[in-house]
Amino acid sequence: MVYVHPEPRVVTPGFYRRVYFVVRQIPRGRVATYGLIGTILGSPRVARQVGFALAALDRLPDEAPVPWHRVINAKGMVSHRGDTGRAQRQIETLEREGIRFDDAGRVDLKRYVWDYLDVKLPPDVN
DNA sequence: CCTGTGACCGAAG
DNA sequence: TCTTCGGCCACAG
Repeated sequence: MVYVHPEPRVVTPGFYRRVYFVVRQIPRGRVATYGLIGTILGSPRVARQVGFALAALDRLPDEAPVPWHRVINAKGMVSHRGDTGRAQRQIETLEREGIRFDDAGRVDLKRYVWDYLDVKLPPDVN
């Protein structure tokens, strides 16, 4: 028996913009996971797409600043994307914002995850 | 129009 | 705790 996901597609054109719209609202001292951003946008299974959207920021220099460093993976770790130097800078930036990492380089998500109580959804999402 | 390129997540074994 | 696997597709050139 196969479970069929009930929700319609949410990763439609303009998805990257919607990701940035939400990520811009993550406050200093808090983090979000890729999956959480997807959940806020209507689907808990588009974490990978969220990662792609943030990676694309390198290619989109005209995009207003997005605090992408506040988005980490579900293990509570910075995704290094093969670039440990960048990851180290991301960790240092987060520490400057008050996030603490343990010896394994992990964040206590229970303590630091954004609760998104006052999140504003992008105009074209309900 | 077609293609290559990407920061992930959670269930199951 | 580890690995495997299916889910997910916009965007620039």
